[in-house]
Amino acid sequence: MAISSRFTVGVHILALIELNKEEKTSSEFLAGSVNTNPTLIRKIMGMLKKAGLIEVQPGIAGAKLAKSPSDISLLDVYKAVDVVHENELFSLHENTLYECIVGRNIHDSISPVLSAAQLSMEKELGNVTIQDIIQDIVQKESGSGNP
Amino acid sequence: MAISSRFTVGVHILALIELNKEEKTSSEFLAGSVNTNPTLIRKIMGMLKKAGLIEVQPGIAGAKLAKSPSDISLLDVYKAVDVVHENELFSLHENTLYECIVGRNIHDSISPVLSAAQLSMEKELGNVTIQDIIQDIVQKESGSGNP
DNA sequence: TGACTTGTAATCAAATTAAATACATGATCG
DNA sequence: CGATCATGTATTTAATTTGATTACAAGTCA
Repeated sequence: MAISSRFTVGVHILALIELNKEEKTSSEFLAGSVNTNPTLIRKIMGMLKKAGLIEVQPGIAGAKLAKSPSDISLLDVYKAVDVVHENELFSLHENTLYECIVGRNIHDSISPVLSAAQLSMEKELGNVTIQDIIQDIVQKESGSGNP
Repeated sequence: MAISSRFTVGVHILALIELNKEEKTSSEFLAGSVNTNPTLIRKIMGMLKKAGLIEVQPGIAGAKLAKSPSDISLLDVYKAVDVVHENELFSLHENTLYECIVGRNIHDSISPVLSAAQLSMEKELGNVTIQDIIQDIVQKESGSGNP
């Protein structure tokens, strides 16, 4: 099991839109960079748009960020592309036996722990912004010896 | 997407073995409480045994915990049943375009963030033991008005 | 108008999960 | 010793999910 790549692709899209802001960034161009097809990119862009993270207009190439990259956290992206629902990172077996002390209580006993674990993971994502990712990319690039 | 219920079922199994320690706990009995089939229970028990969390012997009904329940964390169970591999909670799109600044750097730039998020979630699981779950079950039970 | 774009629906193949079945092997007891 | 019950494992099946693909409607603009 793994969390859908829609999330990391979403981050890729946002970072590239910003780094390529002098040019028009089409879904075709993004798809090439991500190495997938433009349909998937448009689907994800639709979700990012709905969440108010980017601005795109039908028929017009060139998406823009709707906010400063330092105001977009990875958690915002994660929520926007809807990869994990609230309290649903972990699966619980349903219809455990009511006649058993564990069966009738395990759900309520373990759920708070699972929630806390999920929230802790999400909190980490909230501490990092698209700007941080962009800066890291640019810094790696400058240190790489590339011209 | 969600993390396999093998994890929460594993916790259920351990808690029930301990709470039922005066009797012999068979995979059949456990399957009834979890509401699944004995085969799945045995598969998970095999993993718990391999990880040194329980003691089971072929042909003999009655599994026992191999350690004190206060020495078994939910993280131990999570690792034992192998639901999420190290650094693989999140998916990354493979073969991003090397000719693009984002394509050639995004993997290395985002991976540390994803690792940190996963580790943070796992750390939370490490803070809770089977004993904590058992206590909570017993406490809920006593507060429920059940005789 | 024609070329290019976004938006969206529908279909398809691959991978994963848990359920189910079958059977070999070990233990126990009459 | 042989019947019964247990664990250990392999295999198959059905359901679900993911991403790839195809198709096409509708917007933009030279």
